Amino acid sequence: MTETRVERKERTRRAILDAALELCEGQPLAALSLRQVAKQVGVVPTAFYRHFESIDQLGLELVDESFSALRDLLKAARTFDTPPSSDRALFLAVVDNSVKALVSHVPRAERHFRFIARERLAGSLLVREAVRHQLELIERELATDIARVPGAGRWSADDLQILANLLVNAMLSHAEELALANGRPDVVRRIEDTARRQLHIVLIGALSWDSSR
Amino acid sequence: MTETRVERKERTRRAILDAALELCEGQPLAALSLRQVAKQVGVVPTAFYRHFESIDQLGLELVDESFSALRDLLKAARTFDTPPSSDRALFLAVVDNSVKALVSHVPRAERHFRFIARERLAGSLLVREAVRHQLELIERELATDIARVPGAGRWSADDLQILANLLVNAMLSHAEELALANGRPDVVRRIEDTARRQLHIVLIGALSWDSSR
DNA sequence: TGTACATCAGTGAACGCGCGTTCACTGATGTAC
DNA sequence: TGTACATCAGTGAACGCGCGTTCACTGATGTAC
Repeated sequence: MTETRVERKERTRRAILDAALELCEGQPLAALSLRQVAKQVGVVPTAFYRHFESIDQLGLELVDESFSALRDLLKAARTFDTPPSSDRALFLAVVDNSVKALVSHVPRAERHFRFIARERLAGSLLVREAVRHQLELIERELATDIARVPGAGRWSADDLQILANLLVNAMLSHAEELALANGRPDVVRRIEDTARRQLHIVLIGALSWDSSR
Repeated sequence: MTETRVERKERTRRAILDAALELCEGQPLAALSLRQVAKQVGVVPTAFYRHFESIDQLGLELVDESFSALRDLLKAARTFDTPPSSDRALFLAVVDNSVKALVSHVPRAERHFRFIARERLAGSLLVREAVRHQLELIERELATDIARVPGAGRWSADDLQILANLLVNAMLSHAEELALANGRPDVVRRIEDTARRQLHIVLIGALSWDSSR
């Protein structure tokens, strides 16, 4: 016996998740049928029910996976190889690190990032709310993270939240563009450049901002 | 005779567009069926073909309508009741005017704004590309408009484009939030405040930015 | 190690349903004279 | 103004198809002894 029953089941489950993610490129998850997914996996339609209650439940699983990828990206963005020695260096390192994390992580989980961007607005009620909830958590995490940037002392909690919202929206938009770029080096470079300049502009603006104005 | 044949036809056509727009709240256009739309309008399914070739063609019509609403918003944002007397006053007027235009125009065409946000990522290939094309045009228009803001001389064409992209993305995100708010005054006020602060931060950042850095 | 039984991932037939699209039609509105 | 004909928005029956879901099943894997 080369594979236990449990292993085999997990493999099929994985195949269903992958098939769903692939098939819903270019269309919302809710638009695809259980039969299409089963066909892609190579099992009979009814076998689907051994693993998921419905396409919607499968969707919630994909939301979790996708946000795990997004958190990996954000984690990479705030991990520095060499700790910056000055405030100015930290500022530049934040921009550079974030953009590098974006460009290196999106290709690893391209379909997951597109999934988030798409289902956030077009998913079924259940999936849409799961995505919105996770995005809120991400924004809150990012806000507490930004609070440590030098010069952040003047910002109110509200302003941090608002800044985080601006950054997350911009980042998602770039991730979507990157996923569409399909790895073409010239397009990737252009997006990278856009992301860097936008982040730079926003951070400069934020640093000149004073909550108590 | 109170209504000509042409008028009656136009009325049905309008009813089909409205029905589609209403039914695809909370789901992508491609997910709704011609029969659902016909039922909502109160005609037999086959009557649909007297007005549109397919749901996709109807979608392209809705894209045009939606962007007409978006252009109205942007036009309002750059129309000033009293011309600002100084650069500083112009700066503040731009922020204030833009946010006011956002809050006053989105409720007039709520469903159209949500339509754009949704179909941009989740529409059929045809509809998605139409939306992306229109958004590019909007960004280009905005870029030439920003070029007139005092202090914009230092920005390259590239940077203007990038700034416009950042602003359009943020604005669409707020429009979507506003449409979700369903007119609740406290939520509207919070979004208005977020939009104002984000726009302020971005413009301050942009003004401190120098393309030739 | 061998046997008897339990588990359960995947099968395959069957169901009723809503779908897009075809087609020939109806009857009110419009036009030519 | 009246008549005869044309137009065409909307009708209604019919079609084949893919859908989600039910059910009883099979047979390889796993377990108890």
